[in-house]
Amino acid sequence: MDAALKALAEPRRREILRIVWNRELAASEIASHFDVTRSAISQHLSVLRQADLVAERREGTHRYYRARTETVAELRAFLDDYWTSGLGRLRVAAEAAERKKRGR
Amino acid sequence: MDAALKALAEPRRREILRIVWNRELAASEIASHFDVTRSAISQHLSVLRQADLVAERREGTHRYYRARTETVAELRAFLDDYWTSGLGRLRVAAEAAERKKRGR
DNA sequence: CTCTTGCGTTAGCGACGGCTTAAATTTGCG
DNA sequence: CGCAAATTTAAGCCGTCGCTAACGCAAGAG
Repeated sequence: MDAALKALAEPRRREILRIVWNRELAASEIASHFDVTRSAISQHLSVLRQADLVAERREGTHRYYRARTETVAELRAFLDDYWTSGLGRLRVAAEAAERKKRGR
Repeated sequence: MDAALKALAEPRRREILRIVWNRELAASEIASHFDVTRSAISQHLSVLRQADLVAERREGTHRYYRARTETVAELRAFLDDYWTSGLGRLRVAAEAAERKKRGR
């Protein structure tokens, strides 16, 4: 989840994700949408893949990418529950107490 | 929205936001939850404020902060609609055509 | 008005991130 | 095998980021 948020913090990666949201495209096809090098796009794809935001399918020399919409759904759930959850609040309180206990 | 995502990409800022999610706290009280300098927390608060993720209320020498839950709600809506919206897809296609047209 | 308290702000440092260029890797083809 | 195509990986540049230390500033206390 940490990786997904960090990945989406970059505008270009969001754009890439949107491009492959409902269709599968090869790396070079994705790169053709931008004015940066294919290498740069490849690195962005690597980040997106490590965050499970895209899936990669290899076919010959091509590598096709598509968005993993489930991960974005999980992120949505995270935004829904993370702060509002009672467990989360309890954990925060516990950590604060712990920190106070061991001096500061 | 860009600023909000970027702000939330930092774990410590998420923690801060969670701490002031349902209660209003002064800057120093927030800082006491962490092992970093108050200056660092102040800077984080500044980022959160510029992203409209927290609201600031001044009272004497104190500055109280609380989370602006509506902004997180907006972010949720963004995650819901941004990629799946037909308008978004059309825009992407238009941009691609435009780029192809003016060479590259 | 001075002193203290509570925070913000600035300068500077080390780490990280995105980009480019160049080299490496993988796959297909003759 | 030898070569070309698609893409990743490596090295290096430069801007940004989070942090600390030091200073600056507003507001109450005396």
